[in-house]
Amino acid sequence: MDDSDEFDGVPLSQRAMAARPAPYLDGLNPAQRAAVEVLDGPVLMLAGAGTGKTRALTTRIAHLLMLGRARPGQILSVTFTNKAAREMKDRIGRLLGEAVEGMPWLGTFHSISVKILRRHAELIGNGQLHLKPGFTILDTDDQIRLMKQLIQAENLDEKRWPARQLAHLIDGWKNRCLTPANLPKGEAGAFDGWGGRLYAAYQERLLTLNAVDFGDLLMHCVTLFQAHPGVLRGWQERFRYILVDEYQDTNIAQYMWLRLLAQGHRNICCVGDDDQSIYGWRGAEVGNILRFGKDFPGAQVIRLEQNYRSTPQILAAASGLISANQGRLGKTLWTDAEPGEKVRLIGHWDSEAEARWIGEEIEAFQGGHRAALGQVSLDQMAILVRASHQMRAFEDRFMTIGLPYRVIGGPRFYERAEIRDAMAYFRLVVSPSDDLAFERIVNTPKRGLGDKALQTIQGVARQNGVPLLEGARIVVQDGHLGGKGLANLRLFVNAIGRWHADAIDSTASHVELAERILDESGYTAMWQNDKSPDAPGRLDNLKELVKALEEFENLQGFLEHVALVMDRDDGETVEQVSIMTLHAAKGLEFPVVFLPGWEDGLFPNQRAMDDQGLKGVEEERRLAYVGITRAERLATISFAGNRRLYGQWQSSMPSRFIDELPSEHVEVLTPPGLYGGGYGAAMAFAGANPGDAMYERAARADVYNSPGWKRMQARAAERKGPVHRAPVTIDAIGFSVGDRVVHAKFGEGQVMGIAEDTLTVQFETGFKTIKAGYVQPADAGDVPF
DNA sequence: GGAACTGAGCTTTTT
DNA sequence: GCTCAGTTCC
Repeated sequence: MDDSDEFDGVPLSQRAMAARPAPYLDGLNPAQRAAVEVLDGPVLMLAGAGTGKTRALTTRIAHLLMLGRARPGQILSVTFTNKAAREMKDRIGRLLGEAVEGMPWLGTFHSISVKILRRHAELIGNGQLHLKPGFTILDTDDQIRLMKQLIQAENLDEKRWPARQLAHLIDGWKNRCLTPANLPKGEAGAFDGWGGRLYAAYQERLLTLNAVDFGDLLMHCVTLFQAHPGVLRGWQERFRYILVDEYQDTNIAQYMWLRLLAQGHRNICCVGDDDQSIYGWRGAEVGNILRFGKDFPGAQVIRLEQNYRSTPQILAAASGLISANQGRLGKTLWTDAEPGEKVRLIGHWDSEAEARWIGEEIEAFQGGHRAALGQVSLDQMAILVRASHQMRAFEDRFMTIGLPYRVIGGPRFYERAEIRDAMAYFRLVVSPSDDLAFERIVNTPKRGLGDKALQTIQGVARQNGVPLLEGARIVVQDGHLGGKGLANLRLFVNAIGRWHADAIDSTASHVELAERILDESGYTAMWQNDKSPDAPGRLDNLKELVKALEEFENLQGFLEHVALVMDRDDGETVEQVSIMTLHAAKGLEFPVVFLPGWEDGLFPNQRAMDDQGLKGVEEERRLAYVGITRAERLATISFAGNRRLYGQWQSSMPSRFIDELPSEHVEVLTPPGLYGGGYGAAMAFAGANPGDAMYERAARADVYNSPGWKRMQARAAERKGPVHRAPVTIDAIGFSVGDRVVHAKFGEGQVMGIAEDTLTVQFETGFKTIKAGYVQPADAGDVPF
């Protein structure tokens, strides 16, 4: 590298800074250091869980800046979530101090796309119509409502063509960058040939509304770049270095977006972990990361494998599990930490017993009754579930024992009806042509303007070729509407006009304006008069919304923020156990982690397997891997023999993933209530002790052979017919999971898994994979319980 | 306009 | 079995 060239035009001060030793590099391990220092050309940073990925990424940015390779505005740094973007900004700030101004192009794919699109809005269109820079961003709800209108307009049966499904289909197309024009014939034929037509109609409607949906943000950028090479070149030259976080989660549109921008200098560094790809169901392509070397020839692959989070036992359990997946890039996580405790495994009678036990464990940890770990605060413990319906059992239980907990995820702040209503008011005030906002609030609160009135307004608006608000104004003038509705509509139209004028007047406070809009429109009063128990909460949310406005200069800026960025921030200060889905847990870590519900059908999820087959199981397995690797010191996996699903009690088999855990890193626990009947009684009867092979086997799966289980089945049969076992694989070879079998050499065992003609059988001596021909069914009477 | 009823659907979820 | 949306009925 020729220094004089490289530093040409760089201020002396910066050159001096680059020349001094770089303290921020201290303490990086060799792989991390390579990830920071290999700056030119394509780099794939394969960063396993807990290997200091964010540190490497942020240090890399700091390094680029300190060397003077790029100014902050020349680095494009993309994340998936706003949270990740914020975290990176904070950390870069901490590395470099106040001296470096913020990074304008560090953000989510979507927020960066908006910025780009606003500058070229006029270039997005279909010849007659094009976007204007002030376009609005629709969320899923708007999207579905719009779709519904289009379906109605075509006189289609809404039951046969559900708007949701169509919106979903279109999302899928946009994820793959398929515009109505380049949609393959076969795909356009979806929904009896209406798919493609409705898609085209939908896109046109969006243009007339000057609106885009989330999928458009990416897709429009890509089509913009493809159709206007000059524009693309401008952005390519601006972004001298590109960094991408969570690359395994990118979809095709995002991949194309990145490729276009990286063409030329090819200074692109993608960070990801193929083993943590868990968003396939929403369009992410693991293939993107697997293919990186082919897409970017000459790419350097740097593996971050030293784990700073978990104990060796936890890592070994997780690695053993994930090794069952095919087509991995392959990583070997290691750590120099103390061995720590084995991953714990325990079976329970049902989901309630599971919740009860975990509640007791949490209290024991909190009280410091587990010497090995000392006292563990509630904040340091988390319960990670596969599906949100599992949360209920925990909430119920924790409520009764008074254990503070918090549920992470759930409905987002800005998805709540009251927030969306308030936002619709603001939207209409800021842009009077926002028809979707108009429709949402013209009769909220009730103004006697029902379907009939709306149809009249729509008719008038269409005849005159004006937005709905303007149409309403004409209706008011001409008195097209009867009685009370007309008077109310006049008040509504006038009020919007008044607020609009105030919004334009930059001297007035937008916070006060917002308050006035909500009060004068009668919206606040609507909830004050509402007697339902959640009304006070909604009023609180509205207050919070207005408060959030203070941080913005005007309503416009706020609207933009909420559409893309707004997170819920529950400023809870009390220590609480966290309950969340495995998906929500990605990127987080906790000293103590509980992983309940490891049952076939729930986890791996039946539908994932039905829809995606082996691919589905592999993604579920990655989810399991993500779950285990969240734990720093102790992970506890559990399953229940019975679980209420859709109101029915269902029995289930332990997850196939349990048998894929390397047993030398797993400790099987005594279930509670040893003599309390059911499962515990079975143990006592069998004379099993913790540590026995027999005990282990029982704890894993033998719930079904226990007297308690049989009693329950009999009782259930009296009540409402047979208890159905969860679907288990019954193969042509005549065995099903759970069957007891005999082998000439290994003796008696139990079938734990079936793959074609190969059985995974657990014998006294351990697990064996055996062709079905080598075992005989064991006599049912021989069951040792 | 609002209570009462009916029926479908029910995995994960960010932007 | 529970929730949500849509419909019916007063």
